[in-house]
Amino acid sequence: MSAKEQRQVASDAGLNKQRVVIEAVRIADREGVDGLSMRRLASALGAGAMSIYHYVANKDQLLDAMIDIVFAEIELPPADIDWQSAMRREAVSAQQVLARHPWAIGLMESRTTPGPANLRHREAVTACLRRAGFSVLMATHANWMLNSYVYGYALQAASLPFGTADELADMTEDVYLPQLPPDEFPYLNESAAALLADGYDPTEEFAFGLDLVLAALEPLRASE
Amino acid sequence: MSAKEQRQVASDAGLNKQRVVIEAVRIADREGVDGLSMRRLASALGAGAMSIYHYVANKDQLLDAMIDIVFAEIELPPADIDWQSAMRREAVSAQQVLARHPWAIGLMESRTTPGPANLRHREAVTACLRRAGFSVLMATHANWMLNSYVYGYALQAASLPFGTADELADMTEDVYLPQLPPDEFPYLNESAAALLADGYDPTEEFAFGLDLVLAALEPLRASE
DNA sequence: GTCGTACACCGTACGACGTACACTGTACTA
DNA sequence: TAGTACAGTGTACGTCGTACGGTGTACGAC
Repeated sequence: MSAKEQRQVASDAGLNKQRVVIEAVRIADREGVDGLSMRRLASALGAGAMSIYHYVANKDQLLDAMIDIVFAEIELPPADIDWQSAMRREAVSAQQVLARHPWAIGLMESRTTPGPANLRHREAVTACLRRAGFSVLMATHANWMLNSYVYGYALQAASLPFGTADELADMTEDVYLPQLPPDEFPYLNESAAALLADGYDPTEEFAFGLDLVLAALEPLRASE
Repeated sequence: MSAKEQRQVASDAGLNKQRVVIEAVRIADREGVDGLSMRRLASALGAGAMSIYHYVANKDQLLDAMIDIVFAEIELPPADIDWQSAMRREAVSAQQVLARHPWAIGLMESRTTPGPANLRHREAVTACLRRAGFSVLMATHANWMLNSYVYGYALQAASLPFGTADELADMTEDVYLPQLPPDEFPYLNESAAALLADGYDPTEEFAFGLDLVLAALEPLRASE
């Protein structure tokens, strides 16, 4: 066992970049990204605040690494099924991951350098589309569109303060409708009332739009 | 002139909520949302730091107000043209506004209570869709989809560190490609090379996907 | 003219933040 | 045994949001 390996084993008990970043993600999940401070993170790891700086250069780099962990959680499109099923799997997985880590969505805007998991992911998606018969240009279009839909959906979903259809119904009745004078907002009132009456479930919303996007992309493909 | 009106006039010279929020938006546009501090904002207004708190309860409420100003900048869908043209106008305007205020995109995730401009906007969009023959449910689907596409596109565009096709070409050649070993990322290399050779212009990307979304929504409409 | 009140505005201070810097202790090599 | 490398830390600085308790000025009432 080399000295380096021994050191590796020794550090299993102590800190390392993985453990630091994973704990940071855990804190952000529980308390939001505003609740994540270097001191807070360090104390959760049972370390002094400055110890963190042995594994990340600064907080910005920590956030970059956190984002890349999130990307790593997203399922890659399976290679052995038709492209629509593959991309549906990938998109659903992405949506679930972003729902688990809502802080990640808002963070993406400010981090411009993609991490390794992000790149691996892009490669796999591009491969899937190209093999399905999309030209380079059309694959680019499809990539933009699918990503736009998934991120945009996640962004909207994150800003909704409820998770289930029941909570939505309660919020609509108790919070939204009282804010909406019927003469000023006739259509929003109509919608709220109608959706409430029908027991509208926002959970199915993602799949609906996703299928529409996939179907819209199908004709862009040069079928083999 | 009543006392209240006089006070109103007097305050034209001093501070008021509008001026505070508008200056905050200006600072965020120039220096990013991280560059916006209460002290910085106050000094830009020629005031003491604590003066701001006479117009907004705290920084969170300031951010809410800033987001609502951004919404107010987005063009409403014109009522006198066909629904696709109207929604295209609205979406293009939204995309331009979000490109002007990229900090706003990341902020939306954390603010859950829509401001008045946001509500007015939703009302106008819903009205446009309902009048075009979409049912309440289908209008809801369309709303989710269009918003997802626009926000998601803006989010992706914001995280790209370039604005023009030339800058993209430079970045690709100098920054991206060197990071991508061809054996590990064959498809990304292929794409980069092909798009570079064809002078790919990302500016047209938004319209392409938007038209696809609008076309995909058309069949959901009960034509009159 | 005087006074009470309301309001716009601000100085100070507190605790928390990110992090520069200089320092420990320990494990290893020579 | 001395030297070196590195994991981890304590202290301190400047900045942040903002609670609290002011100050000055304009006003209507008398």
